[in-house]
Amino acid sequence: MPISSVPKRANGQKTKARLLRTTEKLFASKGVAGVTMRGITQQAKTNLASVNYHFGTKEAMVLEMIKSKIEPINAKRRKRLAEAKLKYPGSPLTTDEIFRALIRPVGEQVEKELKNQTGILEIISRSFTEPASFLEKIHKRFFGELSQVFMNELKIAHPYAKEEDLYWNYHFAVSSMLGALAQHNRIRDFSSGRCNGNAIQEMIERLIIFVSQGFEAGIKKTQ
Amino acid sequence: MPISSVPKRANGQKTKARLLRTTEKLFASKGVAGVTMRGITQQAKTNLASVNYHFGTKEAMVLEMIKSKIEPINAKRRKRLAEAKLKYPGSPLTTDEIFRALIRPVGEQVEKELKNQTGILEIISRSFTEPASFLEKIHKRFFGELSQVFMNELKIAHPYAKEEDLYWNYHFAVSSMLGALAQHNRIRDFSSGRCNGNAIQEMIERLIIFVSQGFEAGIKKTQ
DNA sequence: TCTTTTTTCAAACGATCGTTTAATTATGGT
DNA sequence: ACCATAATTAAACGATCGTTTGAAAAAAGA
Repeated sequence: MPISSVPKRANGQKTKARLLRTTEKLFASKGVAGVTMRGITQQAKTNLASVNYHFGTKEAMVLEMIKSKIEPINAKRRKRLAEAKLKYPGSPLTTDEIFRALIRPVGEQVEKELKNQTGILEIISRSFTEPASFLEKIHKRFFGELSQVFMNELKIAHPYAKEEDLYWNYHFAVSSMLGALAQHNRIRDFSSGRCNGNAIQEMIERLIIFVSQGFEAGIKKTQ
Repeated sequence: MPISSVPKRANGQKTKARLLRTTEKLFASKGVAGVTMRGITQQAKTNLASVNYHFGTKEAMVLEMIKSKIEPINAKRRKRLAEAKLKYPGSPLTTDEIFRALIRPVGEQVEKELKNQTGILEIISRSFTEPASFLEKIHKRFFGELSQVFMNELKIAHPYAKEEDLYWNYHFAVSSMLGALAQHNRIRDFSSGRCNGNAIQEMIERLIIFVSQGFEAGIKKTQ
């Protein structure tokens, strides 16, 4: 059973891709629980057993879908960080340059997906509202080493700050980013229509300011 | 079937309370999905049907449990806000005074529960990792009007700020608070043990600074 | 073409879930 | 003590879930 081997036939790949796309749509609108084997295979016009054939388990399929959405963003994050460092070689980055590299790629991905019905934002939202064990897998798999890279950069940018302060406030910054993105569609109701959660670019730029200044205030205690 | 009527017998109240306490423990450790009728009634040493008898549905029981945990905190929040206003009558509150009233009561509740195995922090965490429909119910029911109260205070404190800015950054502040509280146990791993997610008071005070300064930076654009 | 491998398919499996029913027991008011 | 009501109980119901099976169909290599 070539579940994890590289398929060599064409048709198998097509239904596999079709399953991933359908998973994305269903996950975005209803989360893991909403992704039922029967619902997915029906919408993807394939057989119930094809999910287990191509992915092993349902969870593996969902994780692969999430991976395909997040990894390009993470690659862009690293690239932006590297580019920013190249601009003024030798001198440390500013706080908001670092968080721009972390947050903007999300916004750009959202803009790219504007024509689609679903996108990364819904994936992030739904990922937040999942059983803890699932959420933990996502975090360790897709945020683990990336966080270390950004933490290192923050350490360089604030050489005299206490490590403890840096960790705490980076944790706040990431929690804020994820929380705000996950709940982006709540602001419309809450503000009685005054603010629009779909004005993504505006939200992203505001978020960068909020997070950067919160971060700096948190480490300024010492020094 | 007096499902929603006021019970008049003593024993019924006891199993009802026992069910609520057991729901709290199970929900805190495994979320709504982990709260199974059979698991709960077994641990509460009562019959499977007693949940439906006393609460109507499982979800109604969980929501009542959450209500019993959050409403005391919300009451304290209002009280603190009122007390702060009394201190310097006529003059507006500072940003961090407002957010102190919003955030500190959570920390104090956590401290009160230190002896228990579970508490409000786990409830909040688990509430975040729930199906969106459930999360929405919680938000509208327990955060709706409270948010309006705090928004009003922020408007008074920043009379020249654009309403739009206030809404956006309050939204960020609340998302940050909930996100940080929900993920409080992730910081230990992430910081390789340097920071302790259970040092609640420290986290709360740091969070107030982070959120207040992020908020102020976000509305300072105008003016 | 024949053979081998990959892919699809219908059907069933075993488990778990929340809810309902109907009978029984316990309780409190009169 | 009687009786209406509140509370508990065992058992079944109906639905849905992810996974497995074994055979048929499709595709690729020889």
